[in-house]
Amino acid sequence: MTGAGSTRDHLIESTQELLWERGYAATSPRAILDRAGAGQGSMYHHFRGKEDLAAAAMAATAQQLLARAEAALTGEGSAFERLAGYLLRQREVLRGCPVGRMTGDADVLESAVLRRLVATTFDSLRAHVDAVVRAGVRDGEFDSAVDPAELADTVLAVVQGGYVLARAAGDPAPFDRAVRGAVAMLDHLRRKDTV
Amino acid sequence: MTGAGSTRDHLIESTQELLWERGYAATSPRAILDRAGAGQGSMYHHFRGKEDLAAAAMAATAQQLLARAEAALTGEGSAFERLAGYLLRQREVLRGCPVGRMTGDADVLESAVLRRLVATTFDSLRAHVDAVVRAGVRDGEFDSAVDPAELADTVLAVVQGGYVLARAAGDPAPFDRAVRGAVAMLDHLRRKDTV
DNA sequence: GTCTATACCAGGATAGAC
DNA sequence: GTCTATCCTGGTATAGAC
Repeated sequence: MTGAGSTRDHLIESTQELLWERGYAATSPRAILDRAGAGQGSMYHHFRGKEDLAAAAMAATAQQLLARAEAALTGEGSAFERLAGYLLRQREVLRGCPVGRMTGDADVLESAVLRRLVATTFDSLRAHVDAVVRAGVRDGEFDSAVDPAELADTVLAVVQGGYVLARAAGDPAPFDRAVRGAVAMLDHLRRKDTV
Repeated sequence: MTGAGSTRDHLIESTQELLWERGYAATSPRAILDRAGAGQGSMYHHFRGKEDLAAAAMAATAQQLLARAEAALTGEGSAFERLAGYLLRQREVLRGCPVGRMTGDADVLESAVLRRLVATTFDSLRAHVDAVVRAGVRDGEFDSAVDPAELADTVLAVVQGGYVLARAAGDPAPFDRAVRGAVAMLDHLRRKDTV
């Protein structure tokens, strides 16, 4: 948090990129160092090792991701509009979710620190979506039978699963279909007399 | 396809397990050999290498997965009931999807053979779900405004994303909430005059 | 058809010079 | 604070005996 552009910052940025591209286990310190243009010594001076550096990188990634999600979910419009906006938001679909991706990496799940970072990121995300759904039910916009906790996880799952389908196909189309289908279903939850 | 219990079969089974547990990149030939109780020579006699063996294992896994999905989706009941049955089916949630998991493994996506196996598996799965949705629309069970292609991918995405959320949390609960939320939304798509 | 021995390269961390 | 040299381990593949 001192000044941007330091070697330490370069290391974190390079790690963020590589974690997204290759995952944790498949990212070697050497690859990070090469990309950051630094030597071994710098990394082990600023961080205790690969895991420590990855934790710093993941924390930064999570913060950026949550900031963008919050912007989409707390903007203007009805609950439906905000959820639809979040689902339909432009994404780099084929790169996948930089956080969700980590759940496929056994080494991440075996690291207490990294695992916790992934878990808390999704907890925060879930809380944001949940709040929007609850507001929609409270205001009578959605059918009162809607279970906010369930719907919040459904919305998150559609996005995460959309990434999986798109990467499996090597094509963003399945992601786009999945989120559009979800938006269509959300539309059916609205009390038609209200809108 | 000769007789079960051969060294070759043991190798494939061990690889299937390890791919599910650890992924492709993180699974070493040595680990496979240890689990199968075989030596290096056996593997390189029956297969050209790690990639070739993994392809055989993934093909077997895909076949088993598709068989089970097909059973749930082509059983008795209305379209809604079959989709709900598929979504709510008991799963080993924290292990994740043995096929979807592979999309997080860069080495898999970089292998033409393995990538193709993942892609075609989801294509088949999508076709099954799509057929059920189309039947539901055709029979007037679902609102005619439903786009079958979109809804099919939404259903697949909820399952795949549910795995991601559950593994992130280290708890099957998010998966269960996600699928229940999806079922509740599917229920709202039904033309109430028909049921 | 299966085994062991070996080769070669890369991952991750440390030591010590500058 | 950063560099290079070095160390040890394990991944993947091959060779050749049985």
